[in-house]
Amino acid sequence: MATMGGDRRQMMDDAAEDKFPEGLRILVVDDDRVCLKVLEALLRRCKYQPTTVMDGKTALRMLMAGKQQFDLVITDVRMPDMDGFKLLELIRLEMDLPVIMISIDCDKKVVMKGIDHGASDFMVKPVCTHELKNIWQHVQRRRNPKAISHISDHDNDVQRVQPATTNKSKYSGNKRNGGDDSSKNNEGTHISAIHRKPRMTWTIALHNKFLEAINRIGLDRAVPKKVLELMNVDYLSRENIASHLQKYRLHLKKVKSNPSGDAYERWNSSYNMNNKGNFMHNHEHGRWSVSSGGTASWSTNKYGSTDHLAPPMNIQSNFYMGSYLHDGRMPKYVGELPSDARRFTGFADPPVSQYDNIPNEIMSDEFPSFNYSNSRRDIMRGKLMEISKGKTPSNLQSSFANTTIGGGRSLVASQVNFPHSNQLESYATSSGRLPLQNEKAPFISNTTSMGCFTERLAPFNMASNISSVGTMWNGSSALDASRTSTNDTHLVNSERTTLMLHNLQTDDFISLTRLHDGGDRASIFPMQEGTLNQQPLIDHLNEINAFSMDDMFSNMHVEDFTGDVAIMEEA
DNA sequence: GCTCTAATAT
DNA sequence: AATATTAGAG
Repeated sequence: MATMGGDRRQMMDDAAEDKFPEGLRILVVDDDRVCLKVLEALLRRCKYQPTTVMDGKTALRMLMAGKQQFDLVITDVRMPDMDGFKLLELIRLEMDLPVIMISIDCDKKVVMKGIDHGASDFMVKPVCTHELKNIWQHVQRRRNPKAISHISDHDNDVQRVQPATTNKSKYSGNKRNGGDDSSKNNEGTHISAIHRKPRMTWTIALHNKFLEAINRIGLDRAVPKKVLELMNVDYLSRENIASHLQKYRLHLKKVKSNPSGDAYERWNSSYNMNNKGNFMHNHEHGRWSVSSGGTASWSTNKYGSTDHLAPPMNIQSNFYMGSYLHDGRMPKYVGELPSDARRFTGFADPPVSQYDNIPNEIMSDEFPSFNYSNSRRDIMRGKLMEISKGKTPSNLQSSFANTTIGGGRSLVASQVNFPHSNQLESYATSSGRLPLQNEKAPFISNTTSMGCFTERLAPFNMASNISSVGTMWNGSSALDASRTSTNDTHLVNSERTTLMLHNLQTDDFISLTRLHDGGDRASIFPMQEGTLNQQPLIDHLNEINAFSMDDMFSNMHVEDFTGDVAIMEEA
């Protein structure tokens, strides 16, 4: 099929062919206008082709939009909004592009941090022509992987397996940005921002589906291929399943070795061990109990950790309610919550995905059909995956195809726009600190998780809408004595919950959240049952203030966040 | 040549 | 930590 998923990232001007490194397209990011100008001039002097922007967000937008191709990025470290490290991280996640950091700060730690995070180079201001002259080497290096493996080859620790033959994996099909092309890109070609393959995200819904498949097949006989078939989610690959299965088995093993783990541990032996202290209604016990927040349990069933999974009696789907508000108005829309653990560094953290940081306009730019509707997002995810796999995106409708597993329709709660004040509240992280490098959460937050719906699914039928109960949570749990700080206490009170739910059910909720694909299936029943503890707002604010809210939210006011969350991002 | 899975990379 | 890739073996 001649689809060329690969062709997308094509070509660059043949014009520059011979003159490399002349004309190397460099994106320069610095909030300091003067520095920016100076850098620009210097780069020009070196015959490069600089493009300057004053903030990371814009830089990212440009990179992601792909309207312009770049070969290298030079970014200042200290910048409001999104600092160089965050930018670096996001770039690294999404594309293969050398990033050079510059800073006035020559503190070893800072430099180290930059390098450790993948910066190709770190320069101290003021930068001079001399230093810029050879930055093309970083571009060249990417083009020639051997250059790197050579270096490591010197170590007799022949551990690293990065032989030049790498490009010939059996999976050549979905190979990361077609490593073999590199050989043909030879001389004089721009490397340009080559997007990485999108990462798939195991949402709780997907995980549940995965579990369902495993249960049907039987843990022993469950192999990637079978699971894949059963799950019937078009954008998943066997490799995706294999990876997840590996992780799952590892988890089971762990649980098995520690069968006496306390309830807390059990519940949290899930996707995200970081989420603590969230409430979840546990039907099993008929009352509110602590559970891992925003994450799904690995279905450690009530039969304990056995070699074979018993029917999933405790599968829980969690949905959250995102937030950002609009004059205290109600949800502009609701959508499914990418309840994926990685998106939450803590219960109240905004869901973070590589693309969460990218303004919707970018998505819109790239994908005309992209809009805020939740289902739409899921579809886009599928499309992106397909594209990344070199497939011709199937028609959107296919994304809604029912799976063989369940047919029930359901309502999925999720992202809601919240009143402004909530932004702050919801930003406290369970760890009481700002999202760090690894927690990609620069200016993100189109959405903030405000609470969660939990749902219990009937055994063997994840698609059915049985006994589902939703509630907002408040992270402060009396049951969770292990929590170390109060930072994970979130501002979600029952009144709001009520209000939200009310609106959800009377507004666009239904029409917007009906999912038929591998998406989450759940019906929501607003319940006041758990009037979780309510810590005074002021407490929360105080805690939050300690985190330098400016950094975290400076962006939130820039535009109207939609609360949409892209799950996958393209490569 | 395809699949699985442990090991490793990112 | 979560996913992706690779290496080897079947």
